[in-house]
Amino acid sequence: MGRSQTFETDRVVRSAREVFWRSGYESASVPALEAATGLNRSSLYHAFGSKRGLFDAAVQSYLDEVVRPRLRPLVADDVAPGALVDYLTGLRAALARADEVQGSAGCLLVNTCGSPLASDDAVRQTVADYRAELRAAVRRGVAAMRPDAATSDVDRLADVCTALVISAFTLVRVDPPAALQSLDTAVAVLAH
Amino acid sequence: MGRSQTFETDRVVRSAREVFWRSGYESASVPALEAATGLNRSSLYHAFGSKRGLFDAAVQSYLDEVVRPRLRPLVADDVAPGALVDYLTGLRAALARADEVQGSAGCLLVNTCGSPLASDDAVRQTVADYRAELRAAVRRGVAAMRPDAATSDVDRLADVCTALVISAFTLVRVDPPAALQSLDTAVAVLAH
DNA sequence: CCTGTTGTGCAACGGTCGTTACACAATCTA
DNA sequence: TAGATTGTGTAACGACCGTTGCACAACAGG
Repeated sequence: MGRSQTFETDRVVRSAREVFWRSGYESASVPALEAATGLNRSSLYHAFGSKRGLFDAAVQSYLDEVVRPRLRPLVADDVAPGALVDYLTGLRAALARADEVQGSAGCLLVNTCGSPLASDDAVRQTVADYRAELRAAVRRGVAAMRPDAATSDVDRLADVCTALVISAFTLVRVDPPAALQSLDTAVAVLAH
Repeated sequence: MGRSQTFETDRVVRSAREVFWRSGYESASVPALEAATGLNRSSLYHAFGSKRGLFDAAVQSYLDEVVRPRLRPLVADDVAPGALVDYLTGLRAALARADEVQGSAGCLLVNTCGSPLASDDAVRQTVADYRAELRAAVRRGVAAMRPDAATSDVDRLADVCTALVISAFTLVRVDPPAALQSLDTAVAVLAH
């Protein structure tokens, strides 16, 4: 079968993900990706085909290792009443850490919304799916918190909460206090 | 005094603004700016110093000609009770028009949040100020609608409304129905 | 061991980026 | 009108972009 590769794909994708996350797709240069992954362009292109291919792998990795683990308690078979507030406070803590990726760069997928890459149909679909997944998870959290609420109220609360989360992701790079405030408001709305 | 310029600065800035709005700062190429404005690079650089200088002028133009006219009823001396709902429905109508800039590109400033330009302190400040201006206007709208509400409730409603608007701007490029839904939710929250 | 296949390193590709130098045209003041 | 000053056009700059070809190294199967 020939020579076997000397690197772990997951580790490489994770490193590249960090670069895309911080810089955005367009501004993540191939030299920067080489430096972060420790691989030569030759190996990157051989393994992922193109910069875009590496980005797609990074997005999948982001969904699997960053987004979904945090949403897990909200998509479990039975959702705890406080699961949504836990999610919001956990996210708040993550966004407050300016030294970590999430705190300084927000959300990889939300960031691509304003990028030229948002013209790509596949990327659009991915981000739209991500939003729907987030919205569905939040809705389950609301329902668990308010078992007796009317469906329309649950939906409205879910929409509000989801928007507050997306707004926090959007703002965190530019106005961190406003982003945290957004999540605090989500908790306040739920407590009310 | 020397030769006088043959173009109207406002018109040129407006054309450039459209390009930055649609493409984002990084992907708005100088040739594209030349084509849109009808000016040679030489004239652009002479008048604005750099691509960044032209962008700054475009942002000011955006604030003065796009953002503030729409917010005007909310920052007037006396605010009508329905001013905020009018703002939201007007914005909804604008975002629904996919053939217009606003409908297909959202908000010039929100779009820069995810861009590498968001690392620039001046840009960060501009966007943060914009958000604060929007938030203050929305708050006045809420207060006019609910004259007897407690301050904390007005603040919370303002935060929710502002986040729903920002979320709509963020999403409109990727998931237009979700963006419109976000604004509908804002109206619903206020009606409740 | 030999052969075929696959991963890695080096170097260069054509293209585009934002910016600038310089010559010329045009319009001001004196 | 003379001269200084300012706007416009042409052409090129060096730097960087993502991508590719090619030679070589390493491991698979027989």
